[in-house]
Amino acid sequence: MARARLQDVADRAGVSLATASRVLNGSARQPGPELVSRVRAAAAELGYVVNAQAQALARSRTGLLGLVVQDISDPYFSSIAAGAQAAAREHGRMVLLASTDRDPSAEHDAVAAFAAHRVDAVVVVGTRWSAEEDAPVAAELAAFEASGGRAVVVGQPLGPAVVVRPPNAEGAADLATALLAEGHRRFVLLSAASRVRTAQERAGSFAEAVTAGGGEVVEVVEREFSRDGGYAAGDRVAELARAAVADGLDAPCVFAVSDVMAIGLIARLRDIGVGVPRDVRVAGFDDIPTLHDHVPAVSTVHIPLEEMGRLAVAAAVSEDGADVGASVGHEVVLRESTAR
Amino acid sequence: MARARLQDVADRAGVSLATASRVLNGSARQPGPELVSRVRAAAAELGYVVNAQAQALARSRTGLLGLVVQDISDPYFSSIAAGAQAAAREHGRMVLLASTDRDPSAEHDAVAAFAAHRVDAVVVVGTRWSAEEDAPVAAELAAFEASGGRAVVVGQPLGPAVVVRPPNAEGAADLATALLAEGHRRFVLLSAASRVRTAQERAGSFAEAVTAGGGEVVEVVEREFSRDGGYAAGDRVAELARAAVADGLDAPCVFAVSDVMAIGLIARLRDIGVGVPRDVRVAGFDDIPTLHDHVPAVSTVHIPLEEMGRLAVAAAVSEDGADVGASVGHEVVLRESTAR
DNA sequence: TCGAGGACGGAATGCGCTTTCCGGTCTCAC
DNA sequence: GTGAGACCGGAAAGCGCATTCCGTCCTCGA
Repeated sequence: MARARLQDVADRAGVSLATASRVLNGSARQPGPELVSRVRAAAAELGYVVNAQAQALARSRTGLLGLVVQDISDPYFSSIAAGAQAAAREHGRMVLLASTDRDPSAEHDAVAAFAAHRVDAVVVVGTRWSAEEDAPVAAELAAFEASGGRAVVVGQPLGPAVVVRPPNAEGAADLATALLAEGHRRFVLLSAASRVRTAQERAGSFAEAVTAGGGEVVEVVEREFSRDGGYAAGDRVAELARAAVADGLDAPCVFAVSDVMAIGLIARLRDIGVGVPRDVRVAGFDDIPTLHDHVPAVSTVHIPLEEMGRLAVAAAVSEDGADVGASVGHEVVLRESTAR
Repeated sequence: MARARLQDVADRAGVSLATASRVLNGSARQPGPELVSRVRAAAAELGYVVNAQAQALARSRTGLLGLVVQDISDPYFSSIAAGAQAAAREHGRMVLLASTDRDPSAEHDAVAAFAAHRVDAVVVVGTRWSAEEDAPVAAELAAFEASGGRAVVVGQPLGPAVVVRPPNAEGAADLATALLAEGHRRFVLLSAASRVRTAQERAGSFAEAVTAGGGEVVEVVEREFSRDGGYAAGDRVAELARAAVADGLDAPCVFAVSDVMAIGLIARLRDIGVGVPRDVRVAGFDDIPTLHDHVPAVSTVHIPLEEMGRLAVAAAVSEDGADVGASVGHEVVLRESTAR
């Protein structure tokens, strides 16, 4: 039992294919009321469902939106995806999803697959990598735009894509300032490899503001940009805390460049009996939903993740493009984990 | 600058459209090596990208998989989605995503939209609702299957869909048994409205096992099936705890039918100074990733969420269908939150 | 009353690709 | 040497729909 085609509807209604099409699929030109109702009735009786593939081929627009994230199970990305999905629905677009497992080359594959499916636009979410690693996907996006698609990136610039920029530098600087104001002076940076641009932006800006404000970055620890990376940093951070005690210094304040790293770090510290904020102070970045119920409550920079997803989709579906307010706010949130 | 078409490739290679198609798009019949290389070269020079829409129309298979979840930003769903996405990638399928915001009627819309896009299969993830609320989407799925698609549901049966069933009853019963073995006797159920089938399955099975094991369910609290629902239950649970103290009874053990509810509950209890597990014991269900770093560590039933996503996709893409091992394991995990 | 212009339905073309035929060549067994 | 059969490339017929173009009829103004 195959799906009814538009031709079947037209036959049943005793009209031409063209008329049926005009009635059912939002044409500017509407046939007379009598025919309209006949066609609608026939469609209902046959349970007609338009074939979006055929429609896309004929119209050369698919109404599809490609969304590339680095890990859909990570709350950072799933929050952005939720916003993007909701916005897409409001704009009558469907979302094609790809999750790359943080592999830059998988990003390229995903964009290529989206291009094959002739998505109207593609949104790439997540940190950029080194120029070399970004090159293939940048080229792919350039080709995609050249053939009429629109590219949007949430993160750092990539090829010709419109950028929705998380306030990494501003947020990190404000966080540093706030922590300095609280009296912290000795900081540890928990960052990621230099190819992870988001980590670099946050760590760099934080360090700069710390120095400018009279504080000191006593060490930079680089680990994987993930919860487990934070966890892996725990032992080194504990050493630093012990050294501080031995030298009669204030407990160090760790700035983890993402909340998930901060959470991992705190987990390890707890495992080995290092108290937060007693022995070490910890701050993160993003204010992921998970954080709301974390103990201790973690100081961080709030970023409107869902809104960023919405903004990206708005830019992706807008006719002219660049006119979306592609900048978002942020807010430093000091909580228990950095209490002195 | 429009995309090159297959015809352009064929012209450039000096072969027919048919030959170019056979070379580039995985036909069983491969032309001679000379032509193959000519076609490949031409395609590379032109930057040819197949038009998946046209391919789908001609083949009447899209290679698309529709995934319906109730909230992509909820770790339960995003974990399942991650597994589904990974499996889809391995099977060479693309994922169309819809997030319904827990609205049954939005599920219907999503499935209808997927049907319009002629997805090869659709996977619906999440609790079923009342029969009345499920009816529209069930009918939609029936029509979808009748026209050659495959439907899979992760949760409870729905229309003709293949079911990947979370071990709700078994897990809840085992959890009850384990808690009884730990010496707990007085239980409170934190559940959701009866239309939420997952909550009912878990709560019902738990209560049964408790009674059978000589324990007692002293109260059933029904709230929204979410973190905020758990939070909202905090005050009532606190009252029950105080009453227990007043009566000289053991602190009650709350079984929250999902981890997110448990987390919300614990958050509220903390806010009002009720200790877990000191004054109230709390257990959840699912073992969402978030839980790993929660304080106190929460007792729960581990469910292989990613694997369920993978299984669902496996069922969706398999030729014959029902032969996937559509049942998954579970494991009771007792942690600090239920310590006596 | 007559002609111009507009509204309206339908035939036909094409979107880009797959796949079935079809005719021609080549190979091999007898 | 010859016929059967395998193999191979290409022509052409769709897949389901949007849309242009065309012919007809109706309306309205002069």
